[in-house]
Amino acid sequence: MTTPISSAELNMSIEKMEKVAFILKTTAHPTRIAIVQLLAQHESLSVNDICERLTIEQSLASHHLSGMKLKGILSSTREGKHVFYSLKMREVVDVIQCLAACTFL
Amino acid sequence: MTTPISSAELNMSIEKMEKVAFILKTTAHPTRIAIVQLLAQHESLSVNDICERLTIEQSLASHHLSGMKLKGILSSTREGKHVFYSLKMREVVDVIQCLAACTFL
DNA sequence: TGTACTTATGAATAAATGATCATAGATTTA
DNA sequence: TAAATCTATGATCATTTATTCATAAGTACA
Repeated sequence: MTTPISSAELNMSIEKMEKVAFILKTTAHPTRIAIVQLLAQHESLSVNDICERLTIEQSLASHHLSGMKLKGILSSTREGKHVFYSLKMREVVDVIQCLAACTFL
Repeated sequence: MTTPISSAELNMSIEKMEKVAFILKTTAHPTRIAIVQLLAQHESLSVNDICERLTIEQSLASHHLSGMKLKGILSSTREGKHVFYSLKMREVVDVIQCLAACTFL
């Protein structure tokens, strides 16, 4: 299942490593993974939706969501009282699925 | 390029999310990403090899390496004075490559 | 055994992160 | 405008993480 990697692909600049690390770090949290999973199957959800589905506090959800938005993983649009978040960087879904598929985890 | 995900695959237990987060967190560091990249193309390298290639201090390398070993990403064998580390969880290479392939990064 | 070389470990410190609380801001509707 | 609802923000505290330094531990070989 492990994709063969060409040596060309493996050359990565320091800058790129920092960017990759940045995205990994932004994703590396159970709640944030749950948020990504939700948004992978829902196109967009309000903050309240997410709070209820994950049974977490509004403030905590908002902190996670705005952080992920700031870092480019999510986007948001306001519709009246509600703010709807959606996935912007869909690649993080693949990253999560890749590890989730590991049988040994 | 983004793989379509079946809804079945998206159902993930809290426990699994924690495990995935754990691996992501363990990988989410420029130096550790560099180490994974090195070991993706070298089968195994001694601590000194890694220090020199990445121009980092021995102690720092050792901390990163033993941490990644403890968390199941690397393995190591001693041969005389040297300790050789190698990739155990090769999936992390795919994870890194997945993000590295993002043109917007 | 003593020395050189390689790696590991623990302490200490600084910095980043996560959770909670209180409250502010935005929007709708009565 | 006032009240209700939804979301964002800032402060604070506890925890975790990253780095450095000093030194211990393992190995080979003179």
